[in-house]
Formats: sequence, C-alpha cells, structure tokens
Amino acid sequence: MNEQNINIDLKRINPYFGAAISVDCVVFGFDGTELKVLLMRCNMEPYVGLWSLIGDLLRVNEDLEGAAKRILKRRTGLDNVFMEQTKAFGSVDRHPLGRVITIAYYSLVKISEYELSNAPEYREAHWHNISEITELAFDHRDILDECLNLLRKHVKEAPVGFNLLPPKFTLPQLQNLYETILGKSLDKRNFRKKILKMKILKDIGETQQNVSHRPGKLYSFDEKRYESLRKDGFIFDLN
Amino acid sequence: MNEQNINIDLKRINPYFGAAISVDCVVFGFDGTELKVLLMRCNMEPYVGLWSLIGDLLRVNEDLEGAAKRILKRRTGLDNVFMEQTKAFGSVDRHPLGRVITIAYYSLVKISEYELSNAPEYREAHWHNISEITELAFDHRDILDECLNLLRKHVKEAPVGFNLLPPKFTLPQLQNLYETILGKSLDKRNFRKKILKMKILKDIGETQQNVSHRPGKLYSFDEKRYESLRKDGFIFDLN
DNA sequence: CCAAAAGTGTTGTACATACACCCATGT
DNA sequence: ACATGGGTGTATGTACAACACTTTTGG
Repeated sequence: MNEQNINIDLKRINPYFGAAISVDCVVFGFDGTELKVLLMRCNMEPYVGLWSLIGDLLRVNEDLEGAAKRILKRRTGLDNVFMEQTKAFGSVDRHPLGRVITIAYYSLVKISEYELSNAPEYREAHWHNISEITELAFDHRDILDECLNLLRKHVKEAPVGFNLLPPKFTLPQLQNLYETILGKSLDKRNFRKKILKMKILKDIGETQQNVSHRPGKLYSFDEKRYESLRKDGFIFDLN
Repeated sequence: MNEQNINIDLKRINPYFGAAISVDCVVFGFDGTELKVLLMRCNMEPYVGLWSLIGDLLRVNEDLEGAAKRILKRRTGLDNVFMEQTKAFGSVDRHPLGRVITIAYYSLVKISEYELSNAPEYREAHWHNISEITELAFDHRDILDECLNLLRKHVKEAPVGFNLLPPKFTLPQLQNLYETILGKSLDKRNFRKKILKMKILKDIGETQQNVSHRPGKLYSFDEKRYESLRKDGFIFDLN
C-alpha cells in the first residue's frame, strides 16, 4: 500500500498504526571546560537506573519541531533555543514496550541561562560530561553519538557554537569551546586571525572582570552582520 | 508522558497511536546531461493527477532503512543502491487522510542499470528532469528540495557522485555531473587536477568508443583505495 | 579537412601553518 | 614580584584560480 493510495480511514488500519512517534532531544551545554549533555534517570525496565535523553511522545496536534520545543521548555524552562533535527531512529526493537520511532534533535543552550538550580520543576534533568558517559537507556547512546558527530560538523561550517557561550565572550573562551568540541588543540594566533577576519564578531568595548590575569576583550556574535555577509556569498568555514 | 515512562501496553493508548509512519524515497538519476528524479502519478484527493515521490507506509517488522530498500526494489528492481536518510517531515496537516509522519531518504542510481524499460512492474514510475518539476503532491516538493540541498552538500564532501555514473566514466562526464548538480560551470583543468590528485580513480586503460571526437580515457572509482586513504585521515573535498 | 570534445602547464595570489615574546591583572 | 593567561606579527609553504593551445577521433 502506497502512501498516496490510502483511501480508507487511516485510524482503522491497525497494523500500520501500532507504532508511536517520539521526539528525543540531545541538549548540549558548555561550562567553559567540558561539553555536557542533559540527562534524566530512566525508570523503565530493563533500563531502570540508567540515564536517558530527554524526550516524549509526539502529540496528535503538534509537529516535530513543536514537540522538541515543548520538551525543552518542560525540562529546562528555556524558549528560543537553537535546535536542529538530526535523524530518525526506527529499529524494530529499540523500545521494550512496542514499536516507537523517534526523531532526534540536538540543541545548544547557554548553560548560564539554564535554570535547573532555581526552579524545582527542572530538577529531574542533570548535566553530564560527554567524556564520562558510558551506557545509556534504549539506543540513546547511538542517538547521542549521531548528534555529537553532527555538532562537530556543524560548528565547522556554521556559526552555531555561539549558542553554547554567554552573550559576551572572549576569543580564548570561543577557542576553548572549539577545542573541546573538536577534541584537538588549535593554534591561538591562527584561530584569532580566522575568526576576526570573518567580521562577524562585535567588539563590545568591555573586558573580563575579576580574573587573576590580563582580562580578555569581550565580543558578541553579530548575527545581523553574519546574515548580510551570507547573502553576499560569505561561507563560514573553520576547517 | 515521557518515552521512558510508558508503563502500559503502547498499542492500547489511542491518542498517541493515531499516526502512521511512511518512508519516501527521492531517487536521483543522471543521464549525462540532466539530473532526474523518479516520480509516480498520485491518485489521492486532492492531489489526483499530480506527480509524487515513491514511498510507502512503514511495516511493523521492518526498520526505516529496510522500508526504503523495499520501496526502491519494488519500483526500480534495484538492490544495493546508495541511500541516505535526509529528514523526517511531520507537519500536522501534511497528509489529507490523517497524521502521517514521513522519513525521507535520497538515493542515487546508475540510470543505465535502471530497468524501467524492460520489466512491466516498474512502469509506474517515470524519470523527470529536476529543472522541469513544478508542483508535486503532498509536501513532496519540500522533501525534494531538502534532498537536493543535501545532495549538493554531499557531493562536495564525499565521493557519492560516482553512484550516478556508470562503473566506467571519463573525467568530462564526472565534471559534467558536478556542474549539473551544483548548477555552475567548473574549470576543466583545475577540476581534473583536484580529482586526479586525490588518487581515488583507477585508470582502466580503456577509452570511449564510437564518439565523434577524441575519445576520453575511462576511469572507475577505486573504493578500496578511498577507504584506506580515509583511514589515514584523507578528506574528500571539492569546494 | 572540418567539427567536436579531450587533454595538458604555468603563474600569480591568497590562505594556512608554524612559531616566541610581551602585556595586564590579581595575589 | 610572581603567576596566569591574553594578546600580537612574520615568514614559509601550499592550494586555488585564471587562462589558450594542441590532440584525437568521426564524418
């Protein structure tokens, strides 16, 4: 039966509707040193006690991105978060209770804006260092790995990394982020040259405060500038 | 309700299972001049008469890639086709008969191996020049566009274009393919230099036959060579 | 011998890499 | 004054872009 040849009420064909759709979010954060991901305790057999991604079943009246936004809001209190669909996962036996196809999104949050510490309703999720994660519930380890690979690709070809930093940041902080995500160290002078030549950072005219060394100059990502450059053919590239 | 907190039989929760999952395949072909896509007539209101992608509902015991392979086999007779998941599409109203989330794959076939001409069971699908396509059924135009964008990205960063050419091809044929997909003309000498320097083409030692001009040398893609180079850090890049 | 497309090298320019010292702040 | 990390320039090699003529075949 072809998608376009369904000519009876879909809801009555059981074999094709015995599946559920979920959305799982891989929420990345960066604390200045480590790349982190937001996880919850799983309480479903046989994965009880393991950590899992945050996710939920898709509701009848919401689209995929809507579900992802809802899940993020629910678990972090955050709106307007950068997110991008990564991949659909549909192994027949990926879920112990039945057929569940999941659509994975990865999102990048400014860890400073995450309100876990204050609001009690966001206490179920916890940050985990990527480097320390071993086993996860379901196929969430695979999902995490796919999202990590995609993130590593994206930070090199688009200015998405800024979503992990505070609105004002120094160039060493930015470099640090790239080194952490890419897992290799970069030459300081060359990194600065490449970034500054792009002209997509605004010099705020401020410097770091209360650091016990020479304070760095603060920059912010100039989104409008980036968009106008992009329209003129500019391509962000950090390879 | 969280995915990992479902503790009753999923099949009995109606609101969450009133959706179906389909897989749609964007099958690209290249005839030496034009980039083409395989389409079928749609016979579902309100799209009757329009062309649509080839697709089908996901079966209970098959995974997503399995469904994509089945669909391709059914419509083209081909196995072992290059394919890659592109994106999930889940707008609430994308399907007139109910909630259908679709997972899109794009695949690349050697048009010479496509058996439409011989076997009657493959006659429902037809090749259409990408440049001449206007309206499609459902949201298939969006799906096609996403797949095209992904293809344009992939041919620049991985040796996937070879899947659209016959096993033996000339450098001008390859260049032609790239020019068609990318929509811009490339410098012949620079293109040849870049490709040949990669050392991923095998010189077959044969030349074109029956062409009314100087015959080109035939090459084939050396997959083993590519894989071993890749393990040593080589990155395919045609930007 | 004509048409048509294949094949071939050089040069200038821009970008990437490698690399070492001084500077501003807090303690 | 010392420790800490921020900030800066140059030289060299490599990669890319631009560009025009000769070669081989079929008709």
